[in-house]
Amino acid sequence: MDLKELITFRTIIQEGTFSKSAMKLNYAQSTITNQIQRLERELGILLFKRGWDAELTPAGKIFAEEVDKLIAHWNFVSDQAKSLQKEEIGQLNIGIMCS
Amino acid sequence: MDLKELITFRTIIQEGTFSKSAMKLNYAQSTITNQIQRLERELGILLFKRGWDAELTPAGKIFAEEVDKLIAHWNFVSDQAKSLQKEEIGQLNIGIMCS
DNA sequence: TAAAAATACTCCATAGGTATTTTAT
DNA sequence: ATAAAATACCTATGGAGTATTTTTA
Repeated sequence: MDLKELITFRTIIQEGTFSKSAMKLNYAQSTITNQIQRLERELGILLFKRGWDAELTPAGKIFAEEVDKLIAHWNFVSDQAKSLQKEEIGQLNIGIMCS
Repeated sequence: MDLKELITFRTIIQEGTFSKSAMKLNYAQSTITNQIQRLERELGILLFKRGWDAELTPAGKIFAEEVDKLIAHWNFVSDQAKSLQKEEIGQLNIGIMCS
């Protein structure tokens, strides 16, 4: 269950097709198919009705509404931890300067 | 950036040591070390001061406070998608029963 | 010195790529 | 007929394990 699969899912919705999403994310087209099939297997749900354009299933729509928030939440958490790390480094540097 | 690394991180905090977390999650001890080192590398931060008990760094503490919410959020999203799928299957079954 | 984490390997699963076929418009 | 997705197959990366060494209380 990986963050990058969620990002791929979101990119497909933004771009409209698996292929365009592959271009955007610098993946092969089959890799997108793999990632979505993996995600569908992990979740146990079907996300897209397959066709020329990638149309969401009802379950896919629900998932899509939430996935943006989930990615944002994830980024928030990692950013917050990183920024605290930076503060510590800053404090350490000042300590060295004053010694 | 994987959900299972977050679960391992949380389990270490609950259990107190890497080794106990390994027992709980049915991993080898070195696998826990690997997962945490991987997570630290991905985040670019140090999570634990290593010792007999796994003590959190300041950055690790911040991360810990948020990680519970993130896991809960993840579960909420996947559960919601799954439950909708079930409703659809339910409706489909009724359809079959009536035909 | 003893309990825990890190390291050094080994192995295998799987993520990702290429080429092709199948599907839907 | 054609654009897109799925499939079959292959490769390589890296996740997980075993055995050992290094830490630290």
